[in-house]
Amino acid sequence: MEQLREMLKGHQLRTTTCREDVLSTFISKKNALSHGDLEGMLGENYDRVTIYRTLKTFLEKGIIHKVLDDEGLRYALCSQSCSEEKHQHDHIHFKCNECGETNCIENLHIPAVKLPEGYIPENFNLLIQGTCPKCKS
Amino acid sequence: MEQLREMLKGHQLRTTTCREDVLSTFISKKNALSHGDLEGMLGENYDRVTIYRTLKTFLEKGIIHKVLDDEGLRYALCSQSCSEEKHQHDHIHFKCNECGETNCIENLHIPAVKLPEGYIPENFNLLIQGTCPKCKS
DNA sequence: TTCAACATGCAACAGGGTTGCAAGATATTT
DNA sequence: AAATATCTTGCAACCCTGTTGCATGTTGAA
Repeated sequence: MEQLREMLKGHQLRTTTCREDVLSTFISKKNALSHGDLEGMLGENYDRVTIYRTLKTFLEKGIIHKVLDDEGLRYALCSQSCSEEKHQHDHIHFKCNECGETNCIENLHIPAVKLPEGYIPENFNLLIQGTCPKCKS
Repeated sequence: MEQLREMLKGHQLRTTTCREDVLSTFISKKNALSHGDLEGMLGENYDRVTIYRTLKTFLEKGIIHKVLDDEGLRYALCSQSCSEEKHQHDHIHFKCNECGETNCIENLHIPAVKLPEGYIPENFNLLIQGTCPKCKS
């Protein structure tokens, strides 16, 4: 509770119940969430648009980041030190084809890639699809 | 022309003008295309739905594959040997933040990644964003 | 407590993507 | 070359995602 307020304040955001709920949902569920997921969980309390705007705000402030998979867009908490100015997300996302969950794999960075002449990379995004530990029989 | 018919036949597809046009667009443009791109180029000749269905068919037959970036979904030609049963796409996509184009980088594979215990990977998808050779000033 | 700045809800809209169905085109057989 | 079964297309309708404008409600700071 108080923790949430601190997190929001730390990013110069006013504390509202919607922001607290969205943030605490991200913290309790650990996998990446789509807008639809959040709407399903919180939609009776808040307008769709408010949830969209909350996600947008969190994105801009560096609280969450985008996670892409073949089904669409999701969001996940930024591990620690992202800010409005600087995002560092060279980590790996794993999507399980059985349960459908997408997770960030922490502590594992994308290996270096030698691009052909002339390409200037800025951002890396590696998605691995397969079967997660929970679902392997 | 005749080439296109052969490609379609090779995948057990009837030759129709829409399929020929979509296929030849993918061949001439070399970057990944969204449905919207194709609709912009061919939309006066074919219904939106037909283009969607053409893309879906090509996907299923292994003629094209999905390319993800932060803006959404695009499609690109499969380099060679994909079939309905087996896709192999462990290659790299590069999206230029200047011109917005996304391209497959051929001849460059994703380096091996050691996943934690229990994860069984099947598919890799690496998106690199940055500036492409054409746009670097 | 007051007030400016910010957040929310509502309505309305644009775009992406899908489905059902009737009409049209394709490849094949005769 | 005509007939037929099968596949494709176009149309209409629909759902989901995401956005914008505006009036109303809340927040935090003075």
